Amino acid sequence: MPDALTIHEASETTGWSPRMLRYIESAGLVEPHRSPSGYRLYGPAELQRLRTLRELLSEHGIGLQEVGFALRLRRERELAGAVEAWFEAEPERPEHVPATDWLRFEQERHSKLLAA
Amino acid sequence: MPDALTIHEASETTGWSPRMLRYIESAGLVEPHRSPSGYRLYGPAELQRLRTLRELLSEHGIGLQEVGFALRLRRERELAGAVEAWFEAEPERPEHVPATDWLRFEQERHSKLLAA
DNA sequence: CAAACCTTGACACGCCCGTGTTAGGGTTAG
DNA sequence: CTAACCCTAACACGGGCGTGTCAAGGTTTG
Repeated sequence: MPDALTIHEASETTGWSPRMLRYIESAGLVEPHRSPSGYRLYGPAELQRLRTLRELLSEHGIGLQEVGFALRLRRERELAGAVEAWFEAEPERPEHVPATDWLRFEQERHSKLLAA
Repeated sequence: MPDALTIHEASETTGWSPRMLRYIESAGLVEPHRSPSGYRLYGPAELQRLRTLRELLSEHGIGLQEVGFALRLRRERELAGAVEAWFEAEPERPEHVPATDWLRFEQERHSKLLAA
């Protein structure tokens, strides 16, 4: 037992289903290394990351997609720059209470996630 | 004609449908001011922003949702910090070619958008 | 060698996003 | 005053996300 768990074992200690572990990997968020025969092997660091990921999502009401986008933002500098530039060119409206619809949506989503 | 367009006029010069202009507003991305009776009024800055938004989306294969999330990232410092912290705790794997599935997905999406 | 794992690939399904459209009702301009 | 706008709210719908499940086949272990 060389300090690494198979996908099924990792599933049990992290709460993510094996299916989701593969999905999370395909999103580039947590990528285990592989045994010579191709089995996924999750080390302590990956396991910790998977647990933290769960908190990150539920505490802020975001999804894997959002975290995936954040990943793109830090990998693709051009993308980050373009987004930054777009926000920078903000018109007047210096201080204001942000879009009610949007926030209500996000809050509801958050509440639902917490309730589940 | 005091240097501000109604939603229908703005629609014509930006290419966004009136429906989408309202949707974009609800996402907090471009918020026109209002006439005393509640009509949306788009000034030059907002019009420019709407056109740039279109480019931002198509050039990087992202959606309004992603830009909305970027907005949250810069408005909610706690969220930005949490995401940052999660990425910071990255395990080994110093240099590597990122998740093929994910990238292929993003690229296909991008291509589709360009083709459309 | 058989049971219990693992792999990738695909189908299925509920929910949300992006969008159009319609309904019911105010506002503005000729 | 009527036509042509505008508003919000809601239904509709195709496509993608998050997730389960199954199929067909390789690996590990007792």
